[in-house]
Amino acid sequence: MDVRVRFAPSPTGQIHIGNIRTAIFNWLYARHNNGKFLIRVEDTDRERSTQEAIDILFSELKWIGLNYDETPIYQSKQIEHHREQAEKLLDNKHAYKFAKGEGDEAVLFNIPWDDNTLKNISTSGQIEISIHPDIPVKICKQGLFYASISNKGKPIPTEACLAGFKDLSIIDSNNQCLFQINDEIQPILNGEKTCEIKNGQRLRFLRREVYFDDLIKGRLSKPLDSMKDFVIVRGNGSPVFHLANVCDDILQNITHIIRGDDHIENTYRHTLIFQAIDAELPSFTHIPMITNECGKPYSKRDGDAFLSDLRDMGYLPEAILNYLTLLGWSPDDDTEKMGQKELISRFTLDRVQNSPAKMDQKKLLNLNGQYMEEIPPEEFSQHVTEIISDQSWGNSVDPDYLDDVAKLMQSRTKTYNQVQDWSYFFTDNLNFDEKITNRHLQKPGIKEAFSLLVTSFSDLTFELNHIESCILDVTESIGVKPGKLNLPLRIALTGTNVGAGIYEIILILGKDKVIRRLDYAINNLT
RNA sequence: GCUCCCAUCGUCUAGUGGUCAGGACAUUUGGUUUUCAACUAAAAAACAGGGGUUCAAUUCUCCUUGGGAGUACCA
Repeated sequence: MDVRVRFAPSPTGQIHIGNIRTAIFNWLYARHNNGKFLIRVEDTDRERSTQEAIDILFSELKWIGLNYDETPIYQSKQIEHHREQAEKLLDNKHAYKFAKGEGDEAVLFNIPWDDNTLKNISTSGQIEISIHPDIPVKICKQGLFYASISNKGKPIPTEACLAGFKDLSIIDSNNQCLFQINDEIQPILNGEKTCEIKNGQRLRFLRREVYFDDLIKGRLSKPLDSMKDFVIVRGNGSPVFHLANVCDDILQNITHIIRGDDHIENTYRHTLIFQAIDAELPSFTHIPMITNECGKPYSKRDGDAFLSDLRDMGYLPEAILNYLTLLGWSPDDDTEKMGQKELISRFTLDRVQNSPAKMDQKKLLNLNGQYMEEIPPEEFSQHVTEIISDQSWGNSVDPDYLDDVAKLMQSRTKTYNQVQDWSYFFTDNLNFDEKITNRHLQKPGIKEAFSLLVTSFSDLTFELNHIESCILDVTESIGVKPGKLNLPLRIALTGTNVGAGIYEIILILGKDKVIRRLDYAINNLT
């Protein structure tokens, strides 16, 4: 069977790092297996879903390079279909109607008493749990209501589905059986009878579990007595996530569901719904979540939680794709830098980690630098042009001049955002740091040296070796060690104490700018 | 409270019933360089704790601790 996976975000704003990583794993799995990667927009939350968010979703997918197959479907357009499925579930007793308080009747999924109707339910043996004798046990179609006992001996109201208590006996303090569910089960299941048993001390029953096989975590199971019948259609008629999600996965013929492990609890429920609808169960894979730099789950309050934040910081989509894939997955050797093609050919789910991963921007930055290095110079220069055109100093620059600057700077640029610090190539308005200038320029001899340089430069043919020897001559003539003039010179010409080689910078800046800036420094800074 | 998931250097990870527990980022120290970056050589750095199985446990198992999730007429 062909692999069909899906990415099913709810469009309520920006795309989360964790979400996009889930999308990436789905996409890689599909591409690796020559399958289909589908999009489903889960826009049933009308209050929070916006068209703007939907637009963002598609543009972000495109930006990071996740192409999808087939026409995306919108969950909001499937509501009728969901309701039909709910009707069917009602018809074959897998669901029932129930009103909480005085509201409208909602539809609840009926976790089945009879385990022959559903697969994926196993028996794990007879167990006993203690209950608080002061609180009567109430048993009805909706489930079992009782009180467990806290550490301090106080009652804790607890409720669970009926199906969790196969062969239930309620035992009192004299070890007498007060109640046996098998005697009463039919009328209870039909909703015709409610039992209330006082003075119970222990519940003895056959524990049953719902299970599924996770591709990376193995078999996962959960006791039915820790679950409740749950709402699948609200009192107002709108389908709930659990139903909608399952129906749409069936509709889209999804074969593999790959999602965050925060969905494990949902999957137990979904497993039941799939089978109640009589659909084939897809295979499930739960991938670990990504946490922020503090090790906490990403929330919207964290800075840099969104894909767009990373883009705004100047990271390249290739680097993000590469880095995010490495968060929770590794190939079978030490390779780290992998492009789209290589990731696709090497990606398999069995090499996915099963513990959560912390986001480390420093590593992303390093990887981004590796990708920046490989950008063809023309492309780099082109992109730089776009970036600096937003700057007051960068909107009308000579293309050839910019090419030279870009060529000089590319190897030391780790993100495109660093380009914003290049203003000194284009404007004489330098951002001097008073501390630095005072320290390096207000020293004896600097003024004289700069004056000498202005004189020598004005007659010089601007070539790299001439510039270098000229500066060395001046340095020597004022009795300073070779190279000691470079830093003051750099500061006077660029305003900063770091950057590319100063001789190259001087060459690119050209005679006019250099002399102008030296004059300024002589008069104002030394 | 109950249920579920998780646990190797600071971080991402590799790995195995017997390994000097490997790599990358970050860190520190040298080299190179006119500064920075790059490059280069090196250093420091981990199997959460406690039982059990075993000749042997980081690896299998149990418990504890810690982290996370669910326990909604949110998705």
